[in-house]
Amino acid sequence: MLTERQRMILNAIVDDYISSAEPVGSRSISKRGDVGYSPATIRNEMADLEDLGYLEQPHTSAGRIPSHKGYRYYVDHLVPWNSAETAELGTIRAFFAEKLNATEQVIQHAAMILSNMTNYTSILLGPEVFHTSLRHFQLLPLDDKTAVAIIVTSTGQVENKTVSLPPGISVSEMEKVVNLLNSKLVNVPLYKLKSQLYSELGEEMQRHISHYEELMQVLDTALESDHEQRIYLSGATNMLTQPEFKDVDKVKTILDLLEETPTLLKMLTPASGGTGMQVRIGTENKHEAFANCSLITATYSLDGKPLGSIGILGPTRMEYARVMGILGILSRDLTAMLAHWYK
Amino acid sequence: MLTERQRMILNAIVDDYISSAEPVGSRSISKRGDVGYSPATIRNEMADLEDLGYLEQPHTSAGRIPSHKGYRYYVDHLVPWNSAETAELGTIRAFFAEKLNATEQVIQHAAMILSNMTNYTSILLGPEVFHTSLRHFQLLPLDDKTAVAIIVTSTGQVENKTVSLPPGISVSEMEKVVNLLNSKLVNVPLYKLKSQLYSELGEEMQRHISHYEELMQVLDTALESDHEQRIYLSGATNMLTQPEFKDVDKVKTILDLLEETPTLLKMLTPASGGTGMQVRIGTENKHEAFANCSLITATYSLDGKPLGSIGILGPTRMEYARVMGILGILSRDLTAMLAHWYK
DNA sequence: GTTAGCACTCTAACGAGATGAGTGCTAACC
DNA sequence: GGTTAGCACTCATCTCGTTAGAGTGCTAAC
Repeated sequence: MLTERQRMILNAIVDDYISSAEPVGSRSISKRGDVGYSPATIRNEMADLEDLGYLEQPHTSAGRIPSHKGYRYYVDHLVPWNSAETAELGTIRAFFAEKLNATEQVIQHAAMILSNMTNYTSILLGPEVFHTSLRHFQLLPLDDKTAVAIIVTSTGQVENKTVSLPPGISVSEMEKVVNLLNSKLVNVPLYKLKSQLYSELGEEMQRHISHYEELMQVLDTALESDHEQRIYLSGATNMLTQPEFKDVDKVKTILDLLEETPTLLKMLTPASGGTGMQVRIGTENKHEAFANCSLITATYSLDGKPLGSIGILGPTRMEYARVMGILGILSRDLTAMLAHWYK
Repeated sequence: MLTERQRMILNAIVDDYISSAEPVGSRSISKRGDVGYSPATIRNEMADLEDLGYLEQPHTSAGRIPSHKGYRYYVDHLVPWNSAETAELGTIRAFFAEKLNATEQVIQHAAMILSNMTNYTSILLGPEVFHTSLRHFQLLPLDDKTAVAIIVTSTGQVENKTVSLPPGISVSEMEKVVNLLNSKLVNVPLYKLKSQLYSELGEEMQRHISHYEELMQVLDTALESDHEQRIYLSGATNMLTQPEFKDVDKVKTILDLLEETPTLLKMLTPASGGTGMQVRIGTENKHEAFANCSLITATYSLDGKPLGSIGILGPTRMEYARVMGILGILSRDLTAMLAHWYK
C-alpha cells in the first residue's frame, strides 16, 4: 500500500520521534542521510502520509508525529527486531547465570532487571499456578480455633491460608483425612482440586468420619483458589521521566491504575491467548488512561503451556525495537530455565 | 518560652498553612476571629516568631510559613490530639469488624485503609517474626536436587524458602532429622533458631547421620533469616497530589526511595525503640529527599513487645492532629486484636 | 500596649513584540 | 513526470516591560 519511499520516511519519522519526543520536520529527516531527498520532496510525502492517517500534526507550523496507525505500521512492518543481537544480551545472560533457585524469586528479580534496562515500567505475571499441580497439602493447627493450610505446587511455590476450625474436630481425624488427601490428590492440577476433593473423598469418607460436613467445609476454603497469580511491578516511577507525562495529574491516574492488581491482570492475561509477542498501542489498551501508552507483552511457558507473561509499559513513543528484543530474549530464556528445572 | 499570644498565633499560622499550602499573612490570621488582634499587632508578633526561628518568609513581601522548628513546637505543644474522638473512628471500627483471620492480611488491608483515609502514603511494617517463635518446621523435597523449607510461626505466618540439596542425602534420614528438629525447637524464638540448631543437634546427631556436614549446611540456609519483615506500602501516588511536590523530579526521587525496601525499613524500625507515637519532621528523617516530608509512626505490639510499626508519610505541611488521631486508634486496636487472637 | 496608615517590596499575571522552526505552494529544473 | 529551490505564511515559544495585588515594616497616633 505504501511506496518504498513512504515506508522509509515513515520509519525515519518514527525513529526520530522516539528518540527526541519532538515533532519532526522535513529538514531534519533530509539531513539524516538515510533518505536521500530534499526537504521539499519529503514534505510532499509527509502530506500524503498524513492524508493516509499515518502521521499527525500538532498544529500547522509544527513537524509531524506518528499517529497510532503510524506506530502500528511501524511495529508490524518496520521494526528492526532482531532479538538475538540485542546489545543487552550480556546483561540478561548474566542475570540467568546467577544462582536463583525459586521461581518466584527469579520472576521478581527479572522485573527489576527489565525496568532497569529499559527505563520503562515492567509488569510480570508470576507462574500461573492454575496449570501446575499439587505436590503436597498440609493442615497445621495453630490453636483450637484456627489452622494454617499449606499447599506446595509442582513448581515449588508455597501458598498458605489461615482457616478457622469449627469446634469439635479432632486433630487425629484431621490428620487422617489430610494424609488420605495427599495420597489421592498429589499431581492433580490445582484447578481440578476442589472438584476432585468431592469425587475422591465423597462417599468413601462420609461414614468413617464424625464431622464430615464441617471438615469438608474447612478443606473447601483451604483449597479455595486464593492462589491468585502474583504480579510483580517494577519501575513504575519511570513513567515520571517521560516528557509526555510531565502533567502530574495524568501520570497520577496511570500510577493509580498500576497499583490495582485486577487492572494489571486484565491488561496482561489476554495476551496469553497468542503465544508470540503482542504490542498494544495507545487506545488498543482498555483503559483510556493508557491512551498514550503502549504495552508490549511476551509469555513464558512450561511444557508448551503459557505459564505467565512479562510486559513493558511505556509511552506510545517507545523504543519498540529494543524492548521487543529484550522481551524476546528474556521470555525464551525464562522458558528454557523453567524447562530445565521441571523437566 | 513563648507567650500565650505567640502560641495562639503560631498555632493559627500552622493550621492555616496546613490547609492552604500558601504563605499566610497577618490579615488572614486577624480575620479568623480566634485571635482577636489587628493585623499590625500580629505582624509584630510574627516578626518576633521569625527571629526566634519558628517561622520563615519565602520572600520579603510574602506571608510566613512554619519552619521545621515551628512544626516541631506545634506537634509537641499545640496539636489538639484527641485520638478517641477522631471523626474516622467509625471507619476504623468497621474495618476491625470485618472478619479477617490472617495477621498479614489484616496489616495489608490496614495499609490501604490508612492511605485512603488520610490521602497520604502509608507504610506498615508486618509483624516482626523475630520475636515470634517456631511452631512447625518442614523440609519438602521437590526433586532430587531441591527442596522447600517451610517455617510456620506462632502467629500463623508461613515463611518458605527453596534450598538446594547436596547429592547423596537420603530422604528418610532427612525426615528423621526434621522430626527431631520439630520436637526440640518448637517454641524457640526464631532469632535463636540457628544457634539452638547447633547446640541441640550438635554432638548427639553427628554419629547417627551419614552426611552430617552437608545436612547441617542445608538446615542452616533453610533457617537463614530470610524472614525479613514484610513492608506494606499504600497510596504512594498520593504524594503527587500535594502542591509542594508539583516538581516531578523531586517527587520521583521520593517515590524511588519508597520502592526500596531497605530504605523503608531503616525509616520505620528506629521508631520501635520508643513505644509511643513518633513524629519525624523534615530533615529529622535520614534521607535528604524527605527534607520536605514528615513521618508519623506508631507501633503495635503483642505481650508488651513491639511487633511492628504503622506509619504515615506526607508533606511537612501535614494534618498532624488528624493523622495522629487515626494512627493512635489503629495501633491500639491492632494491638488489642493480636492480643485477642494469640493470648 | 495596640492599631491605623502609608510607603515599599516582590511575585505572579498579562500582553506585545521578536524569533524561529516548519509548512504549503509555485515555478523552475533535469 | 518526478524533484527541488524559493518564498510567503503560520503559529508556538521566548523575552521583556508593565501592572496588580498581597503583604510587610515602620511611624505616629490612640
